[in-house]
Amino acid sequence: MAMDTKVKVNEAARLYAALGHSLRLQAVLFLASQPRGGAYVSDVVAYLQRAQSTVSHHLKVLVDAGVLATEPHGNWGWYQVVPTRLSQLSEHLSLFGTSVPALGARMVL
Amino acid sequence: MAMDTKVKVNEAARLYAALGHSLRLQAVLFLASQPRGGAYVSDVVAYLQRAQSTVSHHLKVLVDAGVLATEPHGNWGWYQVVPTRLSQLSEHLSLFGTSVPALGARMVL
DNA sequence: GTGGTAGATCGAAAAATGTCGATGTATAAT
DNA sequence: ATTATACATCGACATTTTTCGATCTACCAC
Repeated sequence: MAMDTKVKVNEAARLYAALGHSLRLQAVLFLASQPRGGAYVSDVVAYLQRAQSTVSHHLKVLVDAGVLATEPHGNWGWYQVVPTRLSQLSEHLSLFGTSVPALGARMVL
Repeated sequence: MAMDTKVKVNEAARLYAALGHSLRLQAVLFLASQPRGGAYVSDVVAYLQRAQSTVSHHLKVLVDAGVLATEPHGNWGWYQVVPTRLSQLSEHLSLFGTSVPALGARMVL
């Protein structure tokens, strides 16, 4: 395997690993299903029912993997899915019988 | 989120987690690129250059996640990719610049 | 300014995962 | 039957990940 290919494999493994935790996958699905296209940390905390520091940690993992983008809105931390990064996910989501509402619109390219 | 949906999320997270390790992702790509459609454990050991027990462990993780199927061939353990499980992967593989040879044939449906 | 709030970061403890050598098990060859 | 081979499983240790409470930082309201 070529050297630069191995780099890409490592990066891909990191992407998969980021999604390979139940809480993080739930967070991504939650954010992707938001009508406004994203949500604040506190919303995710309420949804996942975990300590705020725990949620912040998981969101950071997702941002580092390029799955999420974040941007400060005053005092609130706004998080949203990076669509290009999720075009890889879109195929897979058909696995879930009931599709996530409002997901298709932004995810299909 | 519905109860049974959460079950599916957990299962999906397990699938992602299985692919979320460099060695395991390399193993999957290696097996998928085999002209014969699969390989023996010893081949994977030679490819990954890790202890046999380590490779066996990772292959087991992939089998448990449904990514690989295994079947004893006499004394040898034959492993191959489960195509349906990888139709989810196919989109993603476009991420790797150079495509894996012989992969398209079996993976595109 | 002061005080309050949202969230990031730190530090520590618990849990899960990765790794290997050693051993076990089954098949194949002689 | 004995021996050799391929692989799975076990046991132990090292590393990484997960989780939380506590603290720190930045912004906002007053």
